[in-house]
Amino acid sequence: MLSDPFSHLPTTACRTIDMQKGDVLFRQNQTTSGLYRVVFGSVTLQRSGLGGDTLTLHRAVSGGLFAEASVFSATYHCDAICTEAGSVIKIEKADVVATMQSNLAFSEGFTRLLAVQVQQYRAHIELLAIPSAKERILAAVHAGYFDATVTELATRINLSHEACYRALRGLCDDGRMIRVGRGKYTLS
Amino acid sequence: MLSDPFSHLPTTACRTIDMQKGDVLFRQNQTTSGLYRVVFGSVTLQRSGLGGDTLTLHRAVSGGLFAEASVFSATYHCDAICTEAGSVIKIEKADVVATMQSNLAFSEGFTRLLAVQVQQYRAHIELLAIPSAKERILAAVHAGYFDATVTELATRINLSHEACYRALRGLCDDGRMIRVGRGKYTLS
DNA sequence: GATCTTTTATGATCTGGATCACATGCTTTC
DNA sequence: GAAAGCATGTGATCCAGATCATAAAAGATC
Repeated sequence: MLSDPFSHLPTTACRTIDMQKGDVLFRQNQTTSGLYRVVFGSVTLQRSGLGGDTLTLHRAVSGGLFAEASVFSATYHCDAICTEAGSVIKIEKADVVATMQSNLAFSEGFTRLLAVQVQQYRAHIELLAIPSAKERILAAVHAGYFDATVTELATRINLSHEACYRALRGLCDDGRMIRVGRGKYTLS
Repeated sequence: MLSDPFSHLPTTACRTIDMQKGDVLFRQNQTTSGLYRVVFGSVTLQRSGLGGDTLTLHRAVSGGLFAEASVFSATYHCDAICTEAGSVIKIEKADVVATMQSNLAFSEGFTRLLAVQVQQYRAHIELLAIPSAKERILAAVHAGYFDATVTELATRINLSHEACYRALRGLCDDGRMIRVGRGKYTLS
């Protein structure tokens, strides 16, 4: 049921790539060559607006996939940048396309992956519609978004980092969260 | 390439349903039974928060699909409500699953559909990150979101309808948009 | 270990959008 | 055609979060 669909790919389809913090795996508008799985470390998918402001679309950690939709797109739609050193497995687009056409189990597994993504994005859009900063943060923490820095969380949920720190403190004052250390908070 | 993957389904998989404005096609948390295509009229997918506020996740018009991801989910994640009378074709989940396992062309077409959705949602999240109401509306108009009422647009892009009207007027004052009638605006 | 960068954190100020209030016109319905 | 309901506006007020400024601590770099 939840077995890894990528086990159906030929071994030549995958290539391990080591990465250092700040490394760019691909950039917006580049021709797509494949999708990726994080082995360890972390990668953020981001787009830079016309100003210098960056928007985090997704953050992939160990075991996570990213750029799945690139298989059906000519160019990447965002930048992929390493935020914690580690390694990723690159899966060649051509192999994915070929295997999809020859292997039903792979095809179904890959489709399921995309369906899950669709639901995650819908949930994210719903989260972004929460007007209050405190409630939005609480929802984000419940959804497991707060797995890195406060600053990173802030960019993901459309808040300034100042507002994010303040709201976190407010939640602690309310007794709804607990500060367990510098930059570390948990649900109470 | 862009041919309709659903042409591969058995004829018994589809059923036409007429709908009146306000009709509920399904509700959040109901067991999923299939996905839908709009023949004519329109349907909005929305979630109601704990308060009375509703959030529009998607709006499907003629030719549009909705609830695709339901094929991989046990329950619907939002309400589907008719906003303009018309008809929809309901496609049975069981038939989709069966056809996916027996027909590669269908499977690939369906997967591509989901991939497109993923990219659309990503673009939407990016749009929601635009801080200024005027710029956000402009981006939404460019993306073709403004196909119904101003009120509907407002809920889709996380603005109050008042702010939306005011920003539209501001854009007209700037000469970046033109008011062509009551509730009708176009890019200049 | 000195320097640089990033994250954490808080305070002060300002503003854009939410909210409240209200009027009008267009549809729909009975 | 009267009444109800909804979309379209606009004006007044208020406040939450953006922005600017500053500082300390941690981590990276040399």
